[in-house]
Amino acid sequence: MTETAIAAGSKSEQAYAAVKAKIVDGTFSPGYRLVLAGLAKDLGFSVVPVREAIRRLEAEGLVKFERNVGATVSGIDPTEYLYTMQTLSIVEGAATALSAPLIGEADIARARAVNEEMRDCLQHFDPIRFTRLNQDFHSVLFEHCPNPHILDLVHRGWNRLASLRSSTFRFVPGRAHDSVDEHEALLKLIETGADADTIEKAARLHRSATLDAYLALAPATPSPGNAGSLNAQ
Amino acid sequence: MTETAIAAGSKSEQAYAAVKAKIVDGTFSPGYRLVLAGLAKDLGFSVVPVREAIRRLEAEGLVKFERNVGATVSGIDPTEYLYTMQTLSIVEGAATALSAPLIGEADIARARAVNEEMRDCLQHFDPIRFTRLNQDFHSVLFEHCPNPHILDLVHRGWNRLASLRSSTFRFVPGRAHDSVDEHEALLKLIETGADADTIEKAARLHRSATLDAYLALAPATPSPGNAGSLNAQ
DNA sequence: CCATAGTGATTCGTATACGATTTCGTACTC
DNA sequence: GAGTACGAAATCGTATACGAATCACTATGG
Repeated sequence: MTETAIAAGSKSEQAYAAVKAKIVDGTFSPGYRLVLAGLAKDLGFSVVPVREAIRRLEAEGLVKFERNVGATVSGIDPTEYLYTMQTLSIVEGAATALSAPLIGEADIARARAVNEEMRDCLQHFDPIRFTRLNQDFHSVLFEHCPNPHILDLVHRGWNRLASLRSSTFRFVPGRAHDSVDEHEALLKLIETGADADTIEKAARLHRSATLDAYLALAPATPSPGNAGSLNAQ
Repeated sequence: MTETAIAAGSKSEQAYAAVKAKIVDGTFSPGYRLVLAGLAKDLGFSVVPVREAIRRLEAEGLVKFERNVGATVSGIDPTEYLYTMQTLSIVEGAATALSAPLIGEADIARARAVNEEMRDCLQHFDPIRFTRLNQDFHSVLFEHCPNPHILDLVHRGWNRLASLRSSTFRFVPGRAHDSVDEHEALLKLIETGADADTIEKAARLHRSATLDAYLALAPATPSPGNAGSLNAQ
């Protein structure tokens, strides 16, 4: 949201925001070819700013760029998924722990309301709404994080995962229910002023559990050793 | 090193590598103005690839770019330092824990040799060599990390800190001795196959301790709350 | 029928040119 | 003497144009 406002600055930034939005919301799905000239024509810009936007998206892992060949929206294979989730687990854990002391009663109430709505979505089976609310819930958790670097890493991870929409990873059966319960447990920890270590571990496990659920479903151990979640039990 | 080899690809990558190298090694010190036309002339390229290189360096936090004004090598103020160290603490902790099971006896031996050399440097007071060796030591720790994202974050942090050369943060008196001892302790943990959690915490504290030493020296608490190390005791 | 060399189309990579914005110095006015 | 308005210089931002690399297709020879 904030980014769209900033984007009005230069054409390269507009192009960046426009293409990024279309990747994240699924308009450009994985494998879609991003041709510089074509994008430039569609957006009404020249190729130079568009090229800059693409390179920036490449740095964030949203597109794959090949010299003299072109750019495609990068899908996410099981290995990539694993690494992304693992990294998210770590940075989200840290972000939550750092935010926790700054989260007030009002925030908690808001988060709890969102979480209850999520529980509702499960009954009516509304996965799209569920996903939106999930994002809102975590926004409350992270938005007070004082370290902008870590916050940025969290956002990047989310964007990376967002390109999964309409991919096979989206839902692991039964996982959503556990997720909502974990949210509530996390809120309790924050509310009661648990120490940073405890909160961090809980937040990590919340993410790791999703990864583990996926791995249990499709145990394609891509990398040797303990490639899974760092806090595997 | 590896990057320089890759850099031969396109001119924008060459420019990126060249400018980055000069920032990291201190040729371009913080505050130095990077004028596109000037750089282009020096490197023998046109402005377009140079511009792309600068934007990329901006994304990594090495330069600050202002629309219609220009780019300057970004210094690092106490707040920035704090956030960078905090983030490094987290990602290095994770990287070390993930690497640990893959570190063999030969690696340990190598790391230990480097560490003993570092101890030597302390006696002869050779801070430059000490810094180099410190980097080598950590390379051994991280190079087996199976998660490329996390490894990348570690490298970015190191690059960011590298631009500190000739800045006031460089050495905190007495800290270096502790650092060497912590290295040895870390190696022992890895050698004896300690669990991931223990290794991670130790690796984190190794970095946090440097931050804490700095904060004790210049207690400019820039952000509210527990802005310091996450694992503060 | 398959392997291979050649040719055209597609797309990226970068140089150059020009317009837009900011900055800084200077002269003018109060 | 201080403050302001104006203009020139510096710098970025982007459009356009052309060169270089790659790819897909076809024709040719075995």
